[in-house]
Amino acid sequence: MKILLAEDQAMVRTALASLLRLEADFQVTEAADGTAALQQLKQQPFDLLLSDIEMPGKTGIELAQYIQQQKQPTKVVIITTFGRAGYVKRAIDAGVGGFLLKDAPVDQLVSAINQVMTGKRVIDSELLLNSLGEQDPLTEKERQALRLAADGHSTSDIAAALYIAEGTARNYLSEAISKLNAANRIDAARIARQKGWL
Amino acid sequence: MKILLAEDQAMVRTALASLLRLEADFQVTEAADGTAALQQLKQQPFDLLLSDIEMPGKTGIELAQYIQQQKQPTKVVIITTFGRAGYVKRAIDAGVGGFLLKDAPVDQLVSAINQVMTGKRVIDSELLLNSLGEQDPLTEKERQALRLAADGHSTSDIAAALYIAEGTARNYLSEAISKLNAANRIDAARIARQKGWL
DNA sequence: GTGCGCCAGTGACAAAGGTCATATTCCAGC
DNA sequence: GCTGGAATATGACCTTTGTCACTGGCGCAC
Repeated sequence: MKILLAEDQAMVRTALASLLRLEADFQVTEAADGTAALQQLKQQPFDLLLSDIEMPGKTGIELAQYIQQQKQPTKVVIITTFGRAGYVKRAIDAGVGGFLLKDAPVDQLVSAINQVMTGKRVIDSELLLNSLGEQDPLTEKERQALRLAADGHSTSDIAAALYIAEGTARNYLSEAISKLNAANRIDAARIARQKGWL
Repeated sequence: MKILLAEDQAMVRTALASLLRLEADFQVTEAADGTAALQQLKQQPFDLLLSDIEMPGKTGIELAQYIQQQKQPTKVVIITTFGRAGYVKRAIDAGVGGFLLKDAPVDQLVSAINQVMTGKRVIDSELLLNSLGEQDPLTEKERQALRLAADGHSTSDIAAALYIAEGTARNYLSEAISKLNAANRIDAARIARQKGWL
């Protein structure tokens, strides 16, 4: 079975890869970031993508969306530190087969991989419950603007980056602030990030 | 050789533990947080403590300080996600033998463990440079103001929290922005946090 | 003891951010 | 084909934020 392992922290990646290689029929390829993983996916077929969410380049969710769009038969298992509700919904929408927290032991990861390969869905129960609660109120533009604002970019930078007028950029941020009951853009970004909507 | 492995993320902990156990003479005990690790240290002697910094209960640095105070012969290797300069200095002061980023592969961890056991110091070179380079230019008030601003509090909130006039609060933030070459308070907070000054 | 540098503190003013009214486009439902 | 809702878009208006000039206190060097 060919597995692509995408995870940016080298120690975690190499440790997981070494362990998975101990399983007789697992053939593991490593990718250090989202971009490298995408290139691998384009070059050769894999049976399974095991990916972190937060990585430089592309996120695990974006990789799953690519696989879905290309109608590749590759199954996807996401592992992540944070059990943010927003991620779970987007992951399910992207056809992800498994969603685990790094809080789970490795045994559980191996058993999840095997379950997903037989076509089952394995979503951490705690996460699933969370995801049923509030859902992401932000539009895509609002999210983009908020993400840039959170990195300290000024309104004019954001407007330029999104090819819109400054007033529009301010408006998106204002809407985000209002939807999230925040005091200002920083507060809004903090709230959105905490919920996994950013 | 008896090793105590303290790391809160179960997947990372169990993966590292399994790999280290493959080495013939490594005997690994796991601790899921700082408090559990401290209890283990009190109950039995270890040759080496391998610890994350950021954990619930006690941090890896605090564990190293305990070992130093108790004059235990246990060596300490710290592994962490963020190479914040502030941590490195405190770790060296606490007599830590090794300081690695999770960005390093597992092989390097094993070789670092062996080196530290022979009495050598292994500090990630990038980290060492960082800690010797720039030093924190912020005054305590500036840091407090910046921390509150980063959480999305308004200037008037900050002024109230620090018992100063709004103008003063704005001035602290302005100085911080200027010292850090930032575009605004958010940018300044991001830079300061990244350098470990917040 | 006087001058210097640094930190703490303030208010006036200019620049950026936040809100609101409003317009256009697109799509789902009738 | 019309209606209503949601997303996108803009500019006018007021509030918050950032900058600057200035004052006072404290410690330290000469």
